[in-house]
Formats: sequence, structure tokens, C-alpha cells
Amino acid sequence: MELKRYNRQNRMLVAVDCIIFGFDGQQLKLLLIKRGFEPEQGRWSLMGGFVQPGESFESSAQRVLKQLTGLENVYLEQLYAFGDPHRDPLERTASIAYFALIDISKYEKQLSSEYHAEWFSLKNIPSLIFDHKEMIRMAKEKLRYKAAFHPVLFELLPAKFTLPQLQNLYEGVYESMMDKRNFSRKILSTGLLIKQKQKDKEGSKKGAFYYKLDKKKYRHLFNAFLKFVPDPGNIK
Amino acid sequence: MELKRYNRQNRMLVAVDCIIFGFDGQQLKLLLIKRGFEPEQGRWSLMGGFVQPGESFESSAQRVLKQLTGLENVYLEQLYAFGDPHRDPLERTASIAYFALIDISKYEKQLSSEYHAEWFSLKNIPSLIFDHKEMIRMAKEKLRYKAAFHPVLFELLPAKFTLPQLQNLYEGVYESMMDKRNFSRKILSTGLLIKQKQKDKEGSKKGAFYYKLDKKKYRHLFNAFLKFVPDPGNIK
DNA sequence: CAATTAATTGTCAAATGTACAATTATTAAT
DNA sequence: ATTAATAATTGTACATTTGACAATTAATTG
Repeated sequence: MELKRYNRQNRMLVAVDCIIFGFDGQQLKLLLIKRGFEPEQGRWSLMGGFVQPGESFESSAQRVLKQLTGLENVYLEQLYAFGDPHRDPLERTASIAYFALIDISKYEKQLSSEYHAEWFSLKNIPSLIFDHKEMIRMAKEKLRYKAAFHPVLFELLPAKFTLPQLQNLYEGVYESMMDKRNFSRKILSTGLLIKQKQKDKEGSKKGAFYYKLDKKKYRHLFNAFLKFVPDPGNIK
Repeated sequence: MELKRYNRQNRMLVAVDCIIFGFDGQQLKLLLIKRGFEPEQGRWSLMGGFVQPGESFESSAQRVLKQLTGLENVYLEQLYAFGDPHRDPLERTASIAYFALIDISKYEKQLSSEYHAEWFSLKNIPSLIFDHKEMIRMAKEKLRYKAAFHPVLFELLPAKFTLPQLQNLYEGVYESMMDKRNFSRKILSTGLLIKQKQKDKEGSKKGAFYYKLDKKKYRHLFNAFLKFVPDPGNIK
């Protein structure tokens, strides 16, 4: 007789949660929502949802992300599977956490009003449900790790950006100051940036030249091993 | 009225699978078992098991690992959550993959006979069930990444080991040759090794001095950022 | 004691990292 | 028109690390 299922084993709910990073030119931010159902209705939470039949974890995370931001084809990476038996008090629920990097200028505000979503500065995160605080801690750590060797932070920037903006971003991610001269030398030496003729005149009299990513080199070098940060600090 | 469960959502099985690395002094190896139940009974497989009620993913992996090797307190790290809806043809089953690094000399052979377990050279892995081949590919990649910056490969070695053995290990992990002089200079400069007065006389007339890990420095430096490998290659 | 084998040790040039400040472009005010 | 103010842009010298490369040493064997 053919087996039809694995008998005597317990099944559990599986959800995805998204840690959504954005950068407004000054600060690194996270997109959070107000949870719309019990338990913990009305409290701040990461955007998430249950994995549906026929859906992989990755496509589930993509679906959830599109629901909230309207965006597709964004940078999305699996962070960690959270499986503490009591992380959700109502019923055992595993959560596969993903982190996303989006260009904050492309995100559609109207969608997020439905979820009462808001951008929070990373230094000012409110109290969150379940283990979402821990998820964010790990996401920050992993972003630091990744960005030290791969040009992943460009995913947070618009098509045109300035060197001071880029340095702001790196300084925000690593919560430390960098030397302007050494920073631009290192970044430019990767050959990833193409200088534009236009300047950004906001926020300075002299204006700062715009740069664009060399998309071809970017794709080619993404998995190569560059070094964007001297010492990424103590990271796992 | 209080909610008791999340209604109208589908639950699924969740398992853990362990990619178990060992090093015999010459080659990097993986411990595989012959699957003992249907479907795919009798085929080669990673050691795994279903996550039980009340058990976290990590403790589930520890349990599975102890069942097969008799070992506790081994290096264990979550690799990735595999969730393709059809990865197990019988029933939807998620798998949280962990990779383990064990000292091959400590592992208890008698236990593994129960599971028909065998060590396989990484270059000679047999056909495997489900997505286990992909799990191994990712585990190798992650081990490379990790070992490039953290002294994690010492987990594979016995308490006393020689520099040539250590270099063999690194060369096995990176599938490339390294210069003896540069290798020992780099490794010794970390201050992690304590030279012993004894020599290992196996395999050479002159004999090679044993070294021990400085456990205190090891724990202290583990998350620090050392550089053990010149260029870890193209890795995610 | 000579021959063999593998471990151990050293040097130099090139590349990279680090610390540090003067100059330039633009706008606003006098 | 000149000056003052602001932030962007550019350069240099020194220290450290890396990478390429070969001679010497310790032990065993015939």
C-alpha cells in the first residue's frame, strides 16, 4: 500500500516576515505596519503573512512585499528561520524572515495607508510583537556583513545619487564616521560608479556631482569580493 | 470571544536536515545516511528528522545530530530554510537545514551503523534524495564564506594538530593550493595557536610540531574580523 | 655517513590602508 | 564687484599587509 502522508507527525503554520530597509538620503529606515488582526492587533509589527499552498517561501515574501509597497523585483534575501515553539502565543507558527532593500522614492504611499505603515529611523524603533525585535537586530547585523564586501547598499539608492549621500548611507549602516577622501577613493576604485555632468544643488552651495551605477559591472561584480569597509566590526 | 487558532490557514510539516562536515587529516568529508523509511527508502540522504512539538529548530537539529554521532555541543549553524512546495513528493514539508562541524575522531561509529551512515569525500557525493544536493552546495559555499574571516575550521580538528594538517584543511575547503610560508605567517599572526613541544611523526621524517588552539583567544576573536584567506573567490 | 623527505624559516617589492588639510565651486551678503 | 560662508573635491606621505619566491633544518633510512 502506498503511503499518503507522514503519519503521527505534527504540522505547524509557516509565515514569512519582511524586514524592509529604506534610505531617505540622510537616515536608514525600516517600514513597519500596525497589525490588523488578533492576537496583538494594533501593535507595531513587521509586514508578514502566512505561506500559502503552492507558494515557495521566496514568492511568499515577494507577495507580501508587493502588497505593502507595490514593488516587484526588489532585493530580497532570506535572513533566518525563527521557530521557537512559543514565539506566537496563539498557535505554533514558524516564521521565515526575509530582508528587503528598497529605493524609498519608488514606494507607493497609498498602499501602506491600508496597513497603517510608517517608516521608522533605526534608532527609534517602537515596541514590536513577538520576536520581531530580534529579527531586526539580525537583519541589521547581516546587512552590515553583506555590505562590507558586496555592493548591496546601492539597492537602497535612486538611479542618481551623490558621493556624500552614499557616504551618509555607509555611515548610517555602520554607525560610524568615515574619512571623505579615503571613502571616495575606495568607492571609485571599484569602477562601479559613472560620474554624471549634473549636480545635486540641494543642501550645499557648491553642489555635488551625481553618479550612476554601472549596471553591467554591478551585476558582474556583485558576488566578487570587494572591500567596502576597513573593519566591519564584530559580526557573526 | 477569544481566538484559539488561526483559521483557514494550512499547516505543514517542518523538518531539520544536517550537513555534517568532518576532516580526516587529508580530506573534507560529509556524513550521509541511508534513508530508513518511505518514500525514497534506501537512498542516500542527509541526516534529518521532523521538528517535534515543544522543540525549537536548533534543539531539533542538536537532537538529530546526537542520534547519529553521539556528540553534543558541536558547532551548529542554521544554513537556510528550504520551502519549495514540492520538495517532498509525499506531502508538503519545509526543511530547516543546519550545518555542523565535528571532530571526526570523536564521533561514535557504532551509532551510525544503525543508520547505515558513511563518510563521503566532498568530491564523491552519491545521488541524494529531494533537494539535499542543493543543501550541500549551499553549505560548502557558506563554510567557505565563514572560514575566510572567522576561525571556524578549528572545529573540525582534534585538540592537537599540525600546521601542514591545518593547511590541508584550508586547501580542501577552498579547493586550491596555498603557499606554505604565507600560510603559516598569516595563521600564526592571529595569535590563536600555541606551539607544543611534541611532534607528530606520522607521514614525515622530520615530524611536524603540534599546535593547540588558545581557547580563550579563540572565543574572544571568533566574531572579530580576521582574514584567513586571500581571496575567498566568488561567493554570495 | 650520505641520501631522502618533508617541515621550517626569510626577504623584497608591490599593493593597500591610514592619517591628515588645502583648494575649489557656488551662493549670499556687503 | 568683492567678500564671506559652506560644503565638495582633491593629494601626499607613511605604515602595514600581501604576494611571490628558495634555502635551510631535522629526522629517517640504507
